[in-house]
Amino acid sequence: MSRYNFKESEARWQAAWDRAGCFTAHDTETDKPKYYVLEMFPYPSGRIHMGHVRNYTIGDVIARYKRARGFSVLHPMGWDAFGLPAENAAMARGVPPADWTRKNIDAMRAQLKMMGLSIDWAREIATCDPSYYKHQQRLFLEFLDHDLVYRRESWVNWDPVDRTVLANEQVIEGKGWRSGAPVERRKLSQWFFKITAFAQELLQALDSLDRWPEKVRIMQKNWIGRSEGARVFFDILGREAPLEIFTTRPDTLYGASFFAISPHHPLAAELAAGDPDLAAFVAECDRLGATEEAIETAEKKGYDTGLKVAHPFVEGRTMPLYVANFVLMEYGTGAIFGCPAQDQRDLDFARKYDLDVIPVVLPAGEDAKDFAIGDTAYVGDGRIYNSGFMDGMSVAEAKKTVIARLEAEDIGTGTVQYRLRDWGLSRQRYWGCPIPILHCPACGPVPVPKEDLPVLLPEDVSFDKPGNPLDHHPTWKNAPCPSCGAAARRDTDTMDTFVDSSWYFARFCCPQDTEKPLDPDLVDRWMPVDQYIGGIEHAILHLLYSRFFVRGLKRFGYTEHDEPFAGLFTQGMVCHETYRDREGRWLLPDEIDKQAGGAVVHRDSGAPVTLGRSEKMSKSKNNTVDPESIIGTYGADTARWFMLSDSPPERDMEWTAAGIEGAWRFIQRLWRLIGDAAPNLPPAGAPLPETLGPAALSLRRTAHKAIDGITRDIEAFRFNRAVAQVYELANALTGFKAKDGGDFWALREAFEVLVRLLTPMMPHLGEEMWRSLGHEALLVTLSWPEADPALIVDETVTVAVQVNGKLRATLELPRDTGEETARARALADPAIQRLVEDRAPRKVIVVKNRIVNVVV
RNA sequence: GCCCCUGUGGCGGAAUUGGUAGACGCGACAGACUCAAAAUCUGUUGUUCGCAAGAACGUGCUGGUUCGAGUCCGGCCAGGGGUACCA
Repeated sequence: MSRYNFKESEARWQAAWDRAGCFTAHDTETDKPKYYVLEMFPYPSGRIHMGHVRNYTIGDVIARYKRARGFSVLHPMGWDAFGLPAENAAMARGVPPADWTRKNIDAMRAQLKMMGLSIDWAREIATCDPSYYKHQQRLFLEFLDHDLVYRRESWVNWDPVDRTVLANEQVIEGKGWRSGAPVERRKLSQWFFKITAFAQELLQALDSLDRWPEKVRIMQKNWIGRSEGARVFFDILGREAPLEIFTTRPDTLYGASFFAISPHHPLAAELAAGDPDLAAFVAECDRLGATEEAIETAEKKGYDTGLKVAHPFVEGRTMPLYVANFVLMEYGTGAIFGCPAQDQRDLDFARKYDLDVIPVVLPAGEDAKDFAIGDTAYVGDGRIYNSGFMDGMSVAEAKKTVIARLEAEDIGTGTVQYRLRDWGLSRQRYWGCPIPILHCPACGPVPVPKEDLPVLLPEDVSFDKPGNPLDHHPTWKNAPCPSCGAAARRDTDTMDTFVDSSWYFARFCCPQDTEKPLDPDLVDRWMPVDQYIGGIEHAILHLLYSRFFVRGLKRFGYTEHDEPFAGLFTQGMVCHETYRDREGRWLLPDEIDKQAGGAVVHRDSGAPVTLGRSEKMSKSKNNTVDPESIIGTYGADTARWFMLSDSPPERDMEWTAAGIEGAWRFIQRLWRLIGDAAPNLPPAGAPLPETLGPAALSLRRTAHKAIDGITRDIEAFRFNRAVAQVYELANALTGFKAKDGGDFWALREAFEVLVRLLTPMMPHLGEEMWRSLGHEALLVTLSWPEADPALIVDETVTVAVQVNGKLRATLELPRDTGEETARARALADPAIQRLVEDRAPRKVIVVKNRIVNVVV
């Protein structure tokens, strides 16, 4: 028996599938239910990594399984091809981003094809292709037409040396990653999608996404962050304009002891103009960085403006107004009042600046006379006191009452506030979809007429000068105003790449349509995506933006659906041990050698190597394993099989050399098993013999239980368990000694079941084994096996017998034995009698087919 | 900081969703085959005590609910993801 030759076999079956057009998605195949499987499309970084292998293996199992279940399947692939890395490569190596990207796409397509994925490659799209982004520009204009895009000023990280805007990840400890110069904050006019217009809808519809992980829905819910509260106007002594604040705790208004505004509040800017110390404080806040994380983890600091705010309900009471580093301009009104007794952050601030702490909520069971706040604010419910007209009310009552009072006096209103902010889409970058807008000195921003699209991204650009190449391109930005004909200039910003990925899934339904972005008939033929698969890191932004975008598409008449993804699965990361040499350099897994005694050394030098814990595969830790080299050494099926083994797909998995070798050995074992058995089997399609011996019957039970179990496991994304059951069936086949015709019949049945169950996971080996069993048809075209219900339940069950909750014996009982009989059998068991002795059981709990617990 | 998730043998993990903890795989050990090795096959393998029968302990820590907790509840600890310009 020769070894399984995966190289020859994998290429041959891939060609056979291709010839037969097995994976073409048919727009007109409407006699079958449709099923749209989609994995998040890759960024074309140059080579696929193990995360891709995991992602696309999972999706391919689902796609192949659903085809076998009789669905008309759409399983496409494309490229998230715009983005920063192409520009970084251009600057580092002088390669034009377009060339770099296209070369990467070609390389990665070839690698993905090696995996034997059941993809309809005719639908391939790349977001950097004008045939894609042309339609995206049109969609942008439709968002604009429907008042879902607007322009306003907002802040960016500015690198004064590179004269460029920096992404948050490019700001390291307040400095530009390339220049090392301290980053400044600048205000630029930018375009925004009005996602907040859908805040309530996006929140509410989460409840309908019952095939999404609960955790993702919770994260989105928290991100949208609906809160009910009040906007209140306060008078600032000696100033005309009142201060507007937002609070979720208007019931604690009597406990207010200070006010704080954001460093970016217009009032802060006005005051800073005449106050150098305040200007310095604002500058210090800016140096913190723009991320929420930096702001929230920084020490809370304030600057007393000297202004006093009047309390609306307490005659003569005034409170200081601070500029504070923890107040966000983007949330609410950029101004708050502080009630230290009932809010921990306010309390910390009050203690630091020695401000009053006036408790206004009395916890149940406390006495108003001696209840005091120490270092912990009281944020729970209770009775309102020290609060004039609200005294004696619950928190909820007080909120209602005070809002009514504020509204009656015309100094505030009850409002709903969302944490969600509008989606800024302008990027001061070259390698992205151009924003189809012209800026005319007379007419202002004017949309490029739809018939003039696409606005092509010029490819003759240079990265020699700092700044955005579009900005200093000699001719590109000059164009006449479509409205008045005057000389205008193009918007030199490009779109956030999240825009590209917010509708690609719909474009896969009609990728060849040159006329319009989307064909409503085809979109509704395939949408929504029935199963979307990708990393948990996209749980909020990408998925929320896509949900927003599809709501826009619905408004413009492109689809009837609100939601892009009916089912979502979030896979875990691929991790690997890390290795460092004595100098602390990270070593590749290929560079080390594990010796028998457990020592780890450098393969070439023999120098000792420190073994680090397992971490996500990354270039920076050098703990990557190259999929192409794995597939070249062991084959695609081995890589796919190991990806699905062991770790549940939603959890992080650990890539190990031992694991991939184990998968390789199993494939060889299957190959030997079928090679040894096949010549002795009855011909394919032989009828079921009239009588079967106990061995044959038992093997049939094992096989049919495997069908039942593996089917459920694939449906539930428990691939690791499906793999375990394939092992169990293979083990049963290994140990089976056929003696008569019935045994051989059962053996053929079990082999056929095994092959058909493993083929979504190892499709090439599946086809090869299917042929060994004497079949001509492509396995990939066959339907999924059905389990015989009579063969999947056992006649007897093992029931555990406990005494006081501890296992003391087991009983073999006929399935569904009655409670009385089970109890009697348990009490009659010698081991139980010995333990119970002559004590009368106080209680006997019987759970049918499971357990008898004797309590003495 | 905030939001979300995860934690079970030497290792990856399983546990019918509150009912026999450790399926299956890896590793290790022992045996068979071999001149030998590799490959393969068979067996053992949570820890401790015991010749054995068996017993005690055991699901990050800690407290609780229950006849019964890996599973439910409270409080911690550790690791990971997100934190709005990485994708």
